[in-house]
Amino acid sequence: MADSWAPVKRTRTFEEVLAQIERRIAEDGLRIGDRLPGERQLAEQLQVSRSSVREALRVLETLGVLSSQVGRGPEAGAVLISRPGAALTDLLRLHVGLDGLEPAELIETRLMIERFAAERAALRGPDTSALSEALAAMDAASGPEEFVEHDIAFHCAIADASGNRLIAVIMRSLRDSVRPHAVQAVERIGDTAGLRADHQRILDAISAGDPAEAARAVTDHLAKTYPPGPAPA
Amino acid sequence: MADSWAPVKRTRTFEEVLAQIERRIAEDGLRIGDRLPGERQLAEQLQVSRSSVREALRVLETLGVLSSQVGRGPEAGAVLISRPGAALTDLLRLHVGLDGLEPAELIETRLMIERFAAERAALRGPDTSALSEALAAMDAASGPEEFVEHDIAFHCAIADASGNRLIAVIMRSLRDSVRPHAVQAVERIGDTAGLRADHQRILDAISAGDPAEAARAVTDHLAKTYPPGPAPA
DNA sequence: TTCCCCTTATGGTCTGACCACAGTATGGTC
DNA sequence: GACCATACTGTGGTCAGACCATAAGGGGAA
Repeated sequence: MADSWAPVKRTRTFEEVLAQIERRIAEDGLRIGDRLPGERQLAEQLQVSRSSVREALRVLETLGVLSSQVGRGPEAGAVLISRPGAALTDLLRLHVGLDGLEPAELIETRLMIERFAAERAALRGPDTSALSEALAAMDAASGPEEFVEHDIAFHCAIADASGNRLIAVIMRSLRDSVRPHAVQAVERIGDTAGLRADHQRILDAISAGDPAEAARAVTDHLAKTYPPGPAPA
Repeated sequence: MADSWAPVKRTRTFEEVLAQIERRIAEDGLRIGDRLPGERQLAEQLQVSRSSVREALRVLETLGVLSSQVGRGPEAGAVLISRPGAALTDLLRLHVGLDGLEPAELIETRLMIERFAAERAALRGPDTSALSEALAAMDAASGPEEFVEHDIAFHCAIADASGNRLIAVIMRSLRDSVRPHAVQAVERIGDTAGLRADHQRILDAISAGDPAEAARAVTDHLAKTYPPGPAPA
């Protein structure tokens, strides 16, 4: 018989703790803002060491569903949250750093998201004040760094306007991950007047409720910012 | 003076360890497959306890860039990897469980990805054997569970065919997260002949290299599977 | 040469202790 | 009675040291 025998998955203690905590969240109907028992109490309940509990809590914190606060009182302890942003940003940064993902893949994903978000934003037609403010801030920017800062705000506002939080959070993580590339791109282009016109065109299309034009405007803008072919190192 | 004073971010030891490890990965040019020093050695080098090192490693493992193996030899120890899939799946599942994300947002994101991936796949025109195989497996499925299994394979194959690993991994995590909903949808529809026709249409469009038709086919298919309006509980 | 056992290095777990922090209770002062 | 400084207590954060299970490698015996 071949050695195709055992799935016998080695289950580490902290993984079991993780599963138990997730089960309790579901069964007890715990919500954002609720608190988990203390580390010592949790360890005693589950009959494991505090180390294992801590490793499980660290995982949950890494995934953005838990926040640990020291001290005492209603604010202290492990509080359930839902902030996937940092987790996604860290994930993308680390995998790009290990060449597990190419920057080109992130940029293409960004194009996909932004085109979709612009369409949705034009259809929903929510207030475009965040977009206008970011545009004005870009005009007042004194350098590439600051310009990119508000550029990110502009494009993330588009994603926010899509009304889809998952798309918005992916968008923000993507932008945070490729921020250095964006700064390089702005420095390479130099003149930001063209970018301003692009942004204005996007804003106008969304304000006018024209999804097709919004998608085209975004596509043209990104094609200009990240030209295909001679990819920068 | 207001209390707008100090960000004074409390930096925990394991976070410092995390930063050091990430710095070493960048500076030493560590690649996928390379090994980190042992936990004890790392603790001594950084002058921290082994617990803090372990918590940092646990974070890296959670983010899918590290795999720990016990024992001895070239395979043992902490090996750098790049498998963001599990991390993304866990992230989505937990946040949905906490109502930090709505299933509708995941489904909409899936529509966005799949439409884009189908377009890209039609443009690239790689081999469609994976799609055909999944289609055949769906025909041979004996129940909703098995049908959904191969349905996931089919749609993930589309994402793979886009040539973008980030899009592919997001796609797979999304499908894994909404698997129960998909099973419910199949059971609600009952007859899978219509779904088969949809899939065949998508496959044909991709094979024919018609991106617009591929996008339309995907959009129609998903609109049928997840009808708007009376959202299931 | 072959096989078995011992060594060794690794991650996994546990225990118990101490620290830093931040509410809370206490008690004294005005 | 109101107010403020102090001590107390419970929380997460960190550490040191021990032991276990695992799996490769080495060495001795058949």
